[in-house]
Amino acid sequence: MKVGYPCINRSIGCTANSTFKLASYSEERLIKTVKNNLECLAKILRYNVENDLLFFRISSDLVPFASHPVCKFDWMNHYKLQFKEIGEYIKKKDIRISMHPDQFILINSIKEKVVQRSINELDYHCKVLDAMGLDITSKIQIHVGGVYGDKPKAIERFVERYESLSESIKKRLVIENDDRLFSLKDCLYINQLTGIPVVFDSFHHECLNSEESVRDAIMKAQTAWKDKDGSLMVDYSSQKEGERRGKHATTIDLSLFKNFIDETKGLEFDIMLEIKDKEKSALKAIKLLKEMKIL
DNA sequence: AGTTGTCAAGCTAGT
DNA sequence: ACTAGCTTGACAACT
Repeated sequence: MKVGYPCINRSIGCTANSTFKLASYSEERLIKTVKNNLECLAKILRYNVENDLLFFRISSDLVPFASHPVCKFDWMNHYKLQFKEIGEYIKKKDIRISMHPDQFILINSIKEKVVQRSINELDYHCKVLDAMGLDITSKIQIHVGGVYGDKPKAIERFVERYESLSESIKKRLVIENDDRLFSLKDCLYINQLTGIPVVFDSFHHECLNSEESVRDAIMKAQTAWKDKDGSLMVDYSSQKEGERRGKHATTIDLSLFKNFIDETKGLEFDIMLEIKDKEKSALKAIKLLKEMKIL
């Protein structure tokens, strides 16, 4: 089991997701920003390795506006060496990597323009992982998309569009159960039709499910991952007390986390803690897992 | 220096 | 018809 957190580290004083407004786009600005982001990403990964955090989500903002028409700059080539060095470190330390394009990325949209933009954005994510020379256990996770009042049709459109994607995207793309529209069961159905792996999001599953237990859900999600895809990826979070249903916790509740670990004992997966205070909670989780002799 | 409004992009549900 | 919320943060313009 590898443990990690997404995108941002608050302990080391720099970020690998710094961006700027489209209105202030310039090649110079882009070059400067990407340089900073790559340097900081290397620092974060070193911090993570020192702290036994071997799962990390790279921010989609690593190269701001990379898939936007305004960007004509060949960032991949310009920073070839830096990408390669980071990739070599990731491979040497056996770090698991994911990326998660945001909510605007829908391959099942009813608008052709949205689909095309989404594909361009997925292509950008692939290029980042390819430039690092990472294998296809490094995944790009998205949600299934919109329902548009007809779920079977929406799924049909997802499957159709998925089949028409380039091989390099298909090799890395995975779907994640969400908290309102497409449950784990829906995602596993899509897996049966396409073979696409399914990230299990435990918190979304709490919000929307077909009454599977966590253990049962994880075992089912595992069947969607083949050897070449690596271990099942799990996103873990819990409800923020006293807040709207679906709101992520500020810091990890270790007794809930312990329950989760007890319930899934013996099952192999990598776990990402989607909790507001990021590496702080991840460190607490690592400490607990060591005490429990799981790590 | 500190504060506040705003940011490329889509969709759903609640008002 | 409009907007908050989503992974939110943090950039940029204003006091």
